Amino acid sequence: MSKAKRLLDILLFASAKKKFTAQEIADEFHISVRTVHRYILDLSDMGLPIYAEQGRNGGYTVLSSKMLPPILFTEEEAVSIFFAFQSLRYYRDLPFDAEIGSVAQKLYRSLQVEAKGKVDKVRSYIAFWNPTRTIDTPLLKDTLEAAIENKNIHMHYESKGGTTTKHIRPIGVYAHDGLWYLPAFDYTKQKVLLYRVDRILSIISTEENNDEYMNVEQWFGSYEIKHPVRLYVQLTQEGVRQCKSVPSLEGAVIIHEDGTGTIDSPIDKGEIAFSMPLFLRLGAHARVIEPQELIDSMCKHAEEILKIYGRAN
Amino acid sequence: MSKAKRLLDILLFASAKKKFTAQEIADEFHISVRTVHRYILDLSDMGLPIYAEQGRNGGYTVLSSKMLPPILFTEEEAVSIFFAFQSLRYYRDLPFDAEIGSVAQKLYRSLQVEAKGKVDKVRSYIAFWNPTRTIDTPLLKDTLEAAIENKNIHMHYESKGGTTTKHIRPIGVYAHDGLWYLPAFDYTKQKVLLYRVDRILSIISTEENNDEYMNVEQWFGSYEIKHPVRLYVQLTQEGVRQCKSVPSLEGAVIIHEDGTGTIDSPIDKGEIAFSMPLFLRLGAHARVIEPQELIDSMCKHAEEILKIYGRAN
DNA sequence: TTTATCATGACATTAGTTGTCATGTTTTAT
DNA sequence: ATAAAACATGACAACTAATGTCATGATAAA
Repeated sequence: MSKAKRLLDILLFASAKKKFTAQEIADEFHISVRTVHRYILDLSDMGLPIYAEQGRNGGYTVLSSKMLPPILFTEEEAVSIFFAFQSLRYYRDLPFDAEIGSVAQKLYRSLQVEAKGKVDKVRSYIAFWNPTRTIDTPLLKDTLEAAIENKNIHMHYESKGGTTTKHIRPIGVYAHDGLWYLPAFDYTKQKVLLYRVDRILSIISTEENNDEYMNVEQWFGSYEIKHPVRLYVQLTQEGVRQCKSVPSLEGAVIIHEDGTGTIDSPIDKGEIAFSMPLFLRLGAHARVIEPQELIDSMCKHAEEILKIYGRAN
Repeated sequence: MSKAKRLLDILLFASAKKKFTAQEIADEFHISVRTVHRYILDLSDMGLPIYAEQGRNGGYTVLSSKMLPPILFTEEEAVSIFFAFQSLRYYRDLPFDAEIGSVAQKLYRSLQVEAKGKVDKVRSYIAFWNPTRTIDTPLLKDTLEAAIENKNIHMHYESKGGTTTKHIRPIGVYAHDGLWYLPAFDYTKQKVLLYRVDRILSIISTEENNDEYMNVEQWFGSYEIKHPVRLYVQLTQEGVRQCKSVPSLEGAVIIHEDGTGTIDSPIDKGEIAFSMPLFLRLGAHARVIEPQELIDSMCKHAEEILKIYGRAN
């Protein structure tokens, strides 16, 4: 077996095991201890952060996290990674911030001048715009971690009525329009609710779960309706355009040949309050026919507005 | 010099030069032609797509694009790349689609089982939501290319009034809410306008530019208030909470000791229409005092609502 | 037909790698 | 204090791999 292959095997073995002695490697790969020392010198020269402890109970320790075998990328592939990173640029808080920085550095350094120019151009001529929030989301990383590790959360949360304590089972975390959201099952209210990660004031504790639960992708796909009511709306072209931008309605918009549209879809009763502002904004661009409750709510709101500004009838 | 280093040098030389003879490499690196043949066999075994043409004027040709030297990533760094890719998932049309796929494959294959699990989790528990557009953007790649290469564009464009021909100088391309936009200087109208890439019907021709122009980042930064009007609003606690969630107002909200708040800030006249729906939604939680135009617009809207639903006074 | 290429094999020479042994040093358990 | 378990390093012979030289063949274009 070639030296390169052997070095690679040892690199993988070492970075997986973290702490080991030269003898262990020698036994594992059937080579002499002297050779192991030489190999480790080579790996160290190649940049693997490894250090040795002398004496009894000593041995080698790999500092960094696990390494992948070296990977060959084409220039275009490198550019595509920078392109993807570009899409994260307008987020204020990001997990993997440090890692993304170091990947970018490693790649950029290996590029030839010409390709560096291309990356610079991608960086300055392509953007993924988000509202640049000044809202801090300090608990994003912790929340993500809990979601990924399938852990329940006890947390302090800033609700409409002030600070409350919640006990939830996260489904996942998603970003939209520069904000991070946390769909989760609320044990108190016994249903899935949507939280905003920036409104989480503190995570009190987490607890493991042994069974599998829904993930965000499934959640996006399986919107559960407990108290169905029929939402029936006629839309102008502009109405169609705007409803298409609303996650919960997007799939329900039926577009006619002339560009106008209709929504005729069961929604949960709880969603009425949520969709009211949208139809309020749309005004004549959306004519709600059902449910009556939505119409009443809109009219009440409109009357309130007129009253405040002294135009009440 | 070690064989590995030499092979790497040749890999870089070869993938930069694309076409060459064994003699050229031999001269360049002061090695024998026989060794070059052996090296090329090695590179070919390593997966470099290279082929030879026999006979006079023959030589080697590297098929793929330029290669980067092998890069060592940590597992966490690999995960961060998948995280970034995740943010592109809800876009329908993407440049670098193929490259992103092959990067993902290369990385995923090199991961150990445990890390594969982590990537799978990032993929299923984290999302960057966009309205999943059903609109096709076939010319995205071409438009991007022209923007990156600082080229002017003559194009057929689908405007409100039908198909028109435009002559523009692109500033860049950006994505927002699942759609791609092209801010560009319009030579006919002599000002910067915003185009939608999905409405570009065809690119007729492009022309080089030798001077530098604005890029998207600069353009985002150069937002100026042309017609300032005073926005003066009193907010309840709930009003404060909601205004804090709106990017454009966020910084302008002054919070009082009792939790209520005030907005008193100059905004552009054009923004009135934009902020109307917000204050409409807030109802009694926001009392707009200035500008009158905003109040009128809100009342008009409210009256429209009542009229549509048959509650007009 | 000649020339410029790649392709491959044989073989001596050179360079690099490995194992063995020796000698040190450092740390910890006994 | 001593022994044991670890790393560190050097010397050198034995082994293995890489290289250059030469030879032969194939292919395609001038």
